[in-house]
Amino acid sequence: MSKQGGTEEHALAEVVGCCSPLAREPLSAAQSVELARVFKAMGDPVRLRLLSLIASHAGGEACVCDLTDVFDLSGPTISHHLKVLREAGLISGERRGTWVYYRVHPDVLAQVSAVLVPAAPDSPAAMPGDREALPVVEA
Amino acid sequence: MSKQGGTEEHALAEVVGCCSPLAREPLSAAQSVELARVFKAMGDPVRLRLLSLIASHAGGEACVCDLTDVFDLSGPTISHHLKVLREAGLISGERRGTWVYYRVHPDVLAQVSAVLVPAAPDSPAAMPGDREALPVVEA
DNA sequence: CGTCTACCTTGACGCCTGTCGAAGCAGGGG
DNA sequence: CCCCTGCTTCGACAGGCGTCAAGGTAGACG
Repeated sequence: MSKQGGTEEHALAEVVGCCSPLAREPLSAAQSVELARVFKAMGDPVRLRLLSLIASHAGGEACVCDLTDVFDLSGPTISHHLKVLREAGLISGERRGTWVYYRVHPDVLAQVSAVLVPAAPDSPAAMPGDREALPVVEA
Repeated sequence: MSKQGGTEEHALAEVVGCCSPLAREPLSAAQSVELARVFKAMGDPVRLRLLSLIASHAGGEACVCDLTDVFDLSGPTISHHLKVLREAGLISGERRGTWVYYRVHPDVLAQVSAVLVPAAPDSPAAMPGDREALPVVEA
């Protein structure tokens, strides 16, 4: 298989929009596929913890070396999970010198969160930025 | 709070609490396992669409016969997906006469949503009901 | 009673995925 | 220059998961 399929664009913002609550109207097939991609990425304890570790780390970014120590898993496995999160558009990584630093994309989390709540009464969580801000996956 | 002798206990409320944002502090191993269980259930396009169909249906509940027609899938497959959603605590079903009606548990959706948003400044979305209201899985 | 409909369970099959060891690439120091 | 560390990719293996056909259960209706 061709290696980098960076090819995949997940237009989460385009398909889901900024605010289409799950309970308001039925998701289309395309919408559900896009959303499920993100949920599936978060559907693993290790990845969920990685996401949390990165998000809660000082400075908003974490080095892979910090993440690896937390788990009883091999390096390649951690790398694999980071790749999955990256391809889901949840995080992105940057190499600085010897180390690679990852940071989360809060907009994506906010969008996913907004889809789940029934109405979002006056919720500010719905749209911190604009939907355009959705990161293109770099994989 | 052992629930009924059901199979799985998902103490989502117990482990996750009502408001522990992902980005505030790292998830514990137990928390990530519980949360991942819910996300994994939502990590399939068909299940996500089922959830949306039920949630957005008039009266807050939907008959299985309505759901089956939407997909090009066999009855057993739909039944399987409904079971997964049920065991994740996202929906519950009730038999009335010949038909079985499913309805969603909005509290669970709200809790999951609350975990994702970074801060939730004044968000009321966090807790519509009380955590005790978390549905017991009937599996 | 029998039968028909609606829904669930079982068993089987193929793909997808999490995991590892080994090997490869990128930089920093000797 | 060579090596050493950090991270990723490759190849392989076991287990999980989505799907269906066939068979089972619950209730309605005659």
